[in-house]
Amino acid sequence: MSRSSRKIDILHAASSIVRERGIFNLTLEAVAEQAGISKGGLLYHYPSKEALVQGMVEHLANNYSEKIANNAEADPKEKGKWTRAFLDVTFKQSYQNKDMNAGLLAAKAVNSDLLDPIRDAYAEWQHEIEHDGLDPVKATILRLAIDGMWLSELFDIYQIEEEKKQEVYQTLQDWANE
Amino acid sequence: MSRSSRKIDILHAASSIVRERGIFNLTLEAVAEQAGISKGGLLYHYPSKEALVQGMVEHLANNYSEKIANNAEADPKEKGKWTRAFLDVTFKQSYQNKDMNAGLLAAKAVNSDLLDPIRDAYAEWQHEIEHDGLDPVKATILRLAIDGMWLSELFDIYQIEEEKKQEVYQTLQDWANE
DNA sequence: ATTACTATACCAGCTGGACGGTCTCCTATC
DNA sequence: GATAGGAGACCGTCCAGCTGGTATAGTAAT
Repeated sequence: MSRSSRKIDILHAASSIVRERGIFNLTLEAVAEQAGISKGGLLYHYPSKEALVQGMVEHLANNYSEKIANNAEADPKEKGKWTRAFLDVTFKQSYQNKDMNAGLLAAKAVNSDLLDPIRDAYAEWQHEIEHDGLDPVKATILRLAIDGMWLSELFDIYQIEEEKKQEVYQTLQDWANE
Repeated sequence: MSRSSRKIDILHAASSIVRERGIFNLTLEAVAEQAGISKGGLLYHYPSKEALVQGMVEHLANNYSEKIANNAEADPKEKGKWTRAFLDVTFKQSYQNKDMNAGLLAAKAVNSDLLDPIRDAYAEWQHEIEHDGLDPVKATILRLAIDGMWLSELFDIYQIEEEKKQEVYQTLQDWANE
């Protein structure tokens, strides 16, 4: 198996462990088993636990950034295109987001500095959203609402019913179209 | 020292460790030292690590619920009073929120079931907000935006400047007043 | 006598990481 | 075209160190 695809397999294994069994069960042995390789093999690809978590964060930040940039670029309407991209990618790619969440929790637990790739991405999105042709405060509230959706899902604190979620999505879309 | 105040001291000690040193450094010994008691003394009050984290979550859920209920009750205007209470308490009690965040992270790491007190509180707030006299979808978006603020602070992903934060707060207040 | 601790010692269990092998491929030389 | 060599991708074992929790003996105040 190629180096890069095996590395991504490992990241998925790590994410699923965090999601299903929690951070304290994110051990190198458990990740290796989940990925179907030995502990030594895992350490060949990621020489430490911190390197593994760093890989998780970088992978998801790149993935997410790329999708948003693509969406914004493909949008025929200039005004509000970044806000719409942020909205659409977050609402539609729910599976990817769950991976993202796992990376966030892992990085926060292991070493907060590992969140830097996410911080950089966020800073960029916020800048784009504020210079998107919409009212900056309203656009920021929109972004915060989208993040709030994540928080609910990340902590399973409050699951919004699918119907209400769609209504919220529709209303936010209307705002992003002015 | 009285039983209850010593127990709260311990919870604060545990919270500060999670905030400052991360979940993996939340050891019984570290909490005891931070609280200025022996490990045996800590285990006298909280017989296990799980009990300690449970105490953190329950404390913050009660604290937060109480404040929101008081605010809503004291509001002279009926329409939107729960939404305003949720908004004001979250924006103003920033120090308490940081304790809250630590409890969330700890519970998520140790055992997701420990988040139940928060889930119950959230379910109640959502119900009140939706029956507050405001448009339910808009009120829900408002709640999500407030939660999004937490997420930023919890993960230090993106710190909104104080000025923008106040503008957001002002706009959300306007919405909650219709 | 009970409550609320302190201080110290102890232990079984798990974990990260080190380390030394192994098994393909691919390439270069003879 | 055969053989050797080396790199890349992995395996499996070992171990020092830390952790949660238990246990015990004592103290000081109520």
